[in-house]
Amino acid sequence: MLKDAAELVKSYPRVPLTVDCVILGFIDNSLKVLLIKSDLPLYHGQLSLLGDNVHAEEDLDTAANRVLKERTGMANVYLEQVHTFSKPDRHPGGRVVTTVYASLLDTKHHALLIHDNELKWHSVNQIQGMAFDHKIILDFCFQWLQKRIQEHPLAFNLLPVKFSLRQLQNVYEAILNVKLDRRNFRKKFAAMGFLQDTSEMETLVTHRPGKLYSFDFVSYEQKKKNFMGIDF
Amino acid sequence: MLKDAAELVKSYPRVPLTVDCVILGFIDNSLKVLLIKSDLPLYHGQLSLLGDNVHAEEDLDTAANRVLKERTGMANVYLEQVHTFSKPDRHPGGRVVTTVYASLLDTKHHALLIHDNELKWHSVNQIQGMAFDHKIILDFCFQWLQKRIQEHPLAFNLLPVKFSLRQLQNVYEAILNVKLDRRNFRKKFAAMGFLQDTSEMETLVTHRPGKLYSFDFVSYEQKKKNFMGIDF
DNA sequence: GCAAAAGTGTTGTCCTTACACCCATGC
DNA sequence: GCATGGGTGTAAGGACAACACTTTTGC
Repeated sequence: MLKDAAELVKSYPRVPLTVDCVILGFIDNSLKVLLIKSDLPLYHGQLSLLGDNVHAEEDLDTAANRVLKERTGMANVYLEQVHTFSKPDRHPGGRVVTTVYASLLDTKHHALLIHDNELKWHSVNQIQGMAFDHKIILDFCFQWLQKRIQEHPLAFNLLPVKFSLRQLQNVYEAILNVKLDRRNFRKKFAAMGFLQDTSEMETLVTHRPGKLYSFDFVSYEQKKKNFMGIDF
Repeated sequence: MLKDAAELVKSYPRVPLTVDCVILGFIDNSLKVLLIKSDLPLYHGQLSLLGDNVHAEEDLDTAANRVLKERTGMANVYLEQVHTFSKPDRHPGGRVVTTVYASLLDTKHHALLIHDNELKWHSVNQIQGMAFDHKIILDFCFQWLQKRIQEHPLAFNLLPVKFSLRQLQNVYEAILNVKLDRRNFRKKFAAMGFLQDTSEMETLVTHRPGKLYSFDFVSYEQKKKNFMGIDF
């Protein structure tokens, strides 16, 4: 019976699979994405997401983590599957289906260890052309992030373990493109109860230093709600 | 240069791709899913999602729509990509990567035209074993639906074009597994302003008939908000 | 007239918003 | 001492939750 199953699978057309990582970080109060110059002569000089083909017996999560490691040297980074893109003409070399992962990381904590293909941070809102359909993918991920960051504590993956409330607010303001009231923002997060006071302060600032907090993931996991109400 | 790209793609391992459709409907105040008996002898008698391999130059959305049409006879159904599953051992016949789509439809309006493989509706919360990793996939889609229905007007895809407020409330109560106050529910939807009074009434009910409403998708698209607030 | 569900309003509570003053630090 | 941003409280308005009675229909 296993043979039946194997026969069946053998009859299926086979498709080259890739993963692409949209690696987001936060520098100078703006959202950045790690991009390389494309390997392909066809896209010479154009910017490209960090991607690679999926190995023979590798699952997609593993492949995404591997790509991240190979391209940047970073490990232990927050990664989430976003969407699979499959337009038959999205790759000039023939049909390639790609599953896209978003990676959010603290640029201070995870230093770039590799600089092949001119790997660099680019401001998300200033990117013009990109290779393949990567601009479409990037835009998709940005919208995904805007939605996701409002309902999930993703912002903390973009910040150091210890951060000030101002840094946190900067993340939300930059990503959601809104201005928030500093006092209400503070109250909101205080009420949630997920911020731990580290009893440390900012240093190297030219004004009154703020307290540094850390996010209590454990208590978040325990307290997070289920039914939130119908709202659209 | 196109040759370079084609050479590159040629070097990638190739993987059989499938789509699986989690086709959800609402009957007798409970959420149902359309399942078949598996084709594979190995899974003889076990329930399976509606899936098929992806054709050579077909994109995934197209494949999902095709599967739906082939298996049920239905077209023009709400379909959304949910996730791609890729564990190397998820299929007994060897590696198969599957992209899962959720389909929400009105069981009254879309009659089943095909009954191959004992295609039937099953109550989502009473399903025991399934072929492959399909139970995991179904659970994933159910959680996806619970979240998604609270922030997107998906419920209307499960109902006839004209529906009573009671029917609408039943959808939310069944899917979210909560009891809602009838008066507050009514007020909430009245305040949204997306329900159009059709000036028709329920018929064939053994009690006072309720008004029938339709959902105004156009005004929803115009009015839907962007920034909703940070809430997790 | 009885059963069953539709339709309707009010009140209290909580959450959200708007807004202004003093404080700590670097220069 | 001045510039910069940190830290705090309060009042008004809006959203949400809790709750009971009357109405319409089928039988």
